[in-house]
Amino acid sequence: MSQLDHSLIAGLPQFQGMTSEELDHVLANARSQRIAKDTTIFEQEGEANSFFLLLDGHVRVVKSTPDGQQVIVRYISSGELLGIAHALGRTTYPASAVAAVDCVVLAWPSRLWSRFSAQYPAFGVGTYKTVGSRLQEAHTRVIEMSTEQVEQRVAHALLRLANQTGKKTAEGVLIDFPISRQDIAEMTGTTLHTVSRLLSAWETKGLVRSGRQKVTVVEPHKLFMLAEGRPKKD
Amino acid sequence: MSQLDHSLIAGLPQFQGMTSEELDHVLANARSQRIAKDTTIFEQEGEANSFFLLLDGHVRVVKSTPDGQQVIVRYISSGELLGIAHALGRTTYPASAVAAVDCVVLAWPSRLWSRFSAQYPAFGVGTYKTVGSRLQEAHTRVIEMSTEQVEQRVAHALLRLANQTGKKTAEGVLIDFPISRQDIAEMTGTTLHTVSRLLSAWETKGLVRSGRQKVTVVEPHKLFMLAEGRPKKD
DNA sequence: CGGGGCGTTGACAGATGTCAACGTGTGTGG
DNA sequence: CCACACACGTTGACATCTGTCAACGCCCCG
Repeated sequence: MSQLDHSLIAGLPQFQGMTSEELDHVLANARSQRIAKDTTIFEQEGEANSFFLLLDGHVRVVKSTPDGQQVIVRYISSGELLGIAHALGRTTYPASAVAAVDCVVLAWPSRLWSRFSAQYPAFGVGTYKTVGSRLQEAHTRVIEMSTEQVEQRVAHALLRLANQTGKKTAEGVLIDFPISRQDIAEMTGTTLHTVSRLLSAWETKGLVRSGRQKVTVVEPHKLFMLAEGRPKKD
Repeated sequence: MSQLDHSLIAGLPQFQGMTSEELDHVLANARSQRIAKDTTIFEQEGEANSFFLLLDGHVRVVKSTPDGQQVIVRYISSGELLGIAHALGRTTYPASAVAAVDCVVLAWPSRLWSRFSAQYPAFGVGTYKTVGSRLQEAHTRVIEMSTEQVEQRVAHALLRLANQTGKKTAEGVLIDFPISRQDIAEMTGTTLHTVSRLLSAWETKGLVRSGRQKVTVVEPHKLFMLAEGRPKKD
């Protein structure tokens, strides 16, 4: 395994304040791994042998119900940790992770989790902060699912994706990984049919432009209005 | 302020492994407080000046949307921490907490949070474990909201309440604090009308007995069947 | 060039919210 | 101690959102 460079992780909150030697030590225990698009990184219920840092790409975290329905829990962007089952006190992964595009990850054996947390304060603090903010996200989502109609939920979901991973283009903000109607449906608790109808309607109104596995938000502000209030007509 | 007894907190995971002096120190900084039924313990968006341990009673944690709709995030039972905004890296409470019955709580100033975590390993570990398991609960709820019909969600919610706070009676398992149709609706993202209809139907089938602010699960197993599978008729 | 994955659209049905009216029992104040 | 008001619960009628079923078109990629 070739030596990995500090710059890969030096800027991330979890590794803040580490000396050069400490970064070396952390990286010496990591293995870097290329993940082809649509490959599973880890599987729900599988033994949580490793935890990961996404260096490049986008990863879809998916939970499946016993009867086979899938729900997309979140998308992970580069620089984020994933597979942190041990931070939740689990020994198996609570969900599956699939590369949405070709990805590069660093992987550490899970037993290093507690060592890192104990040894490097920033690591412990940073990751628990991550868990905390994911808890808040999850609650936000529960609130949305409880109080909003499908149209508002889909609008919110698109706006979040655009903010987190959006890429400015001439037409607007492009969600920069392939995403299907089915994917959006699994994020918002609806069906691909309803998502398709909504996107078509929005396209007519000029709010978005979308095509095969591709969505661009053209009018974020107007979409936000839709996501929030409930203007009957327009 | 009278001296508080070790036995109040000695058994809880967060205070495991502390010496008698340490427990004294922790309790010396706490103030114990009676909370009358329906009183607000802390308010959403309010400054998180304190964190709490529920010694006795039941507390409803509620989030309100800007337009006034409410969602019950969870019920807290005795022995659990609440108001742990600082564990999430927040300085304001993300939700409101209301006493569902007369309660007793211990309250500590929030600035002691980081001191306790640093000083008492079990406290830090225990509370992060709490956050972790709440994250998993929240995800479970997202999955349910995404994939289940209202009837299944309400059944699941009742079963959870019965498990967490149920009291065995001659008729079955009684949820041992006052809970209205409206409350159940706010837990499951539906309306009091639908909940009322469901409970009436279940009562006819002998699965539950319910009355004013009171629900008893008579046939947990059959209710579970309903919550899981989707038997068309019966 | 062809097949399969993705997307679109219409018709329809069913679950659940909305609106409205009416019980009922619990607690309070006279 | 009784009466009454109000919170909580029930139920029907109806509207509507959104899922289901079905058919079809269009690209991409092999």
